[in-house]
Amino acid sequence: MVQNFYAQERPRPRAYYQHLQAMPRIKEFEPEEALDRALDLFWRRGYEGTSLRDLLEHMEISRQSLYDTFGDKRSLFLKVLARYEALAVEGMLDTLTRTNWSRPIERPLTALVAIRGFFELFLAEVVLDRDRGSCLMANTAIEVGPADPEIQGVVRAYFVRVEDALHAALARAHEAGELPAGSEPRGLARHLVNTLYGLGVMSRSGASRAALRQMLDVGLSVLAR
Amino acid sequence: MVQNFYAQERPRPRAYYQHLQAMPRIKEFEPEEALDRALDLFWRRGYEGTSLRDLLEHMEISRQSLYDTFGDKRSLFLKVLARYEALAVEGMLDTLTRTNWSRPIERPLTALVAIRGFFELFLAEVVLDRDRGSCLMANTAIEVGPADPEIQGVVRAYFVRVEDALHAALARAHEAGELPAGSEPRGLARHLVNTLYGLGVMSRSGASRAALRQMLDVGLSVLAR
DNA sequence: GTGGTACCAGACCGGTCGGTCAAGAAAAAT
DNA sequence: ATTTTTCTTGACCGACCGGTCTGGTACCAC
Repeated sequence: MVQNFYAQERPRPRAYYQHLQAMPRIKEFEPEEALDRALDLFWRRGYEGTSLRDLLEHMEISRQSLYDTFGDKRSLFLKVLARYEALAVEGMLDTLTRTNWSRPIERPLTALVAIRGFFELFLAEVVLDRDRGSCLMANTAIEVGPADPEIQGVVRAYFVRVEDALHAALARAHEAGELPAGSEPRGLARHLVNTLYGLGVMSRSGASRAALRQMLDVGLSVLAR
Repeated sequence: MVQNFYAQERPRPRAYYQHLQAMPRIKEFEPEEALDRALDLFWRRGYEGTSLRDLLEHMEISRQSLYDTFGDKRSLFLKVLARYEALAVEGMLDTLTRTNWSRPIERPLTALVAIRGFFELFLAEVVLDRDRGSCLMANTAIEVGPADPEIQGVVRAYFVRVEDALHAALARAHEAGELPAGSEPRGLARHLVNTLYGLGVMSRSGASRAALRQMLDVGLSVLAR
C-alpha cells in the first residue's frame, strides 16, 4: 500500500514495455524522495503557504514532472498526507511495541514505559525542529478544518489510528495491572491524543521547553498508579 | 486600553475640531463592530485564507475606509488579535472568578467548580460553532508559527495570560485544600492550557462530541482529590 | 537510423492577491 | 456658500497564484 500509491498510471514494471517497440526514457528523479521533500515543505509552511514554485525548487523536479507524476497541488498534498501517515504510524507502532526501548541499557519493556518513551521521542522531535510544528496532521486539521471535508476525513482517520495504537498499548498495560484502578483505556487513549497535539500547538507558539516538559509530565500523570 | 486602539490618529474628541473652520463628515460605520466582523472571518478562515475582498464584504465598509482606519491587512490582523485577547481574557476571568456559577441554583463557588465550569463553557462553544475551531489564538499559533515572530509573540503572551488566570484559580483551590496532595498549581495550569488547545485541534479535525467530552473529563481528572 | 517516451526549461494563460489612486457625494462647521 | 474632512465607488497597479502548453533533448528499443 505504501509503495507506488503516488503514481496511479505508471507502475513501471520493466516487463510492461516488453511488447512495445520503444522504451521510455527512465525517470531521473526518485518519486518517493520528491514526495518526502514536498512533505517537509508542507509541514513547515502549510498547504496554502506553500506555492508551486517553492515546491518545484525544493523537490528539484520540473513543473511538468510534478503534474505528470503527482497531479495537481491538492492531489500532491493528499499523497503527502498518505505518506506521512504511513511513515508516522509505522514509527509509532514500532516505538509502542518494541520489546526493548532504551538504547544503552536494554531492559524488558512494560507497556507504560513504551508509552512514556513514545512521548519522550515526540517531545524531543518537537523541540529539535521547532518550525515544523510537531505534526503535519495537526497543522492540517487547523488550517483546512471543515473547509475541505475529504482532507478533514483523512486527518480524523489519522487521529483515530493514533488513538487506537495508544489504546492497544494501554489495554496491554491495563491487563498487566500497570494502570490505576478503575482506569478506562479508551478514555486514557483519547486523553493522550489530546495531550499530544496540544503540545504541537504550544510548541508552535514558542512555549519554552520547560513548559512543554511540565505539560507532558502532568498529562502523563494520569497513568501513574 | 481596549477602546480606540484601532484608530491611532483619529481619537475623534469633539473638542479637537473646535479651532478649525470645518468639521469632518462623521464616520458612518462603527470601527469596533467592523473589527468584530473581521475577527469572525479570520477566526473561521485563518489569516492567509481571508482575502481583502472577503473582509470588505463582511465588514461592510469600503476598501478605502479599511486602509484609513486599520492600516494594511497585517495591521488589521494584529488589532483583531488584540481585541480577541481583550474579549477572551475578560470572559475568562469573569468565569473563573464569579462567586456563583450555575444559573438555576446559585451556590457558593469553589475554585475547582469554577475551573470545571470554564471548561464546560469552552466545550459547549466549540461544539456549537464547529468551523471556528475553538480559539483564534490556537489557529494562529499553527498557521503563522515562527514565520512571524511578532505575531507569534502575541499568541505566546496570550497563552501565558490564560495560564496565569488558571494558575490563580488553582492556587486558590490549593489553599482551600481542594487539590490532591502534592499538587503543583503551575504545572496543573500548564497542563490545563495544553488540554484546552488540544481540544481545539481535535474539534477542528471533526472529532465527535463524545470523544471531546472524554478527553476533557480525563484531562480534568488530575484535579480530582 | 526511426519511433516513442520522459525529461527539462520557460513562455504563457486567466484569475486573484494586497494595495493605491482618483473622483465625487455627504456632512458639519464657519 | 465655502471649506474641510471622510465617506463611497470603482478603476487600476504589479506581483503572484495554480495550471497549461510548446519546444527541444536524452534515452531506449527496434
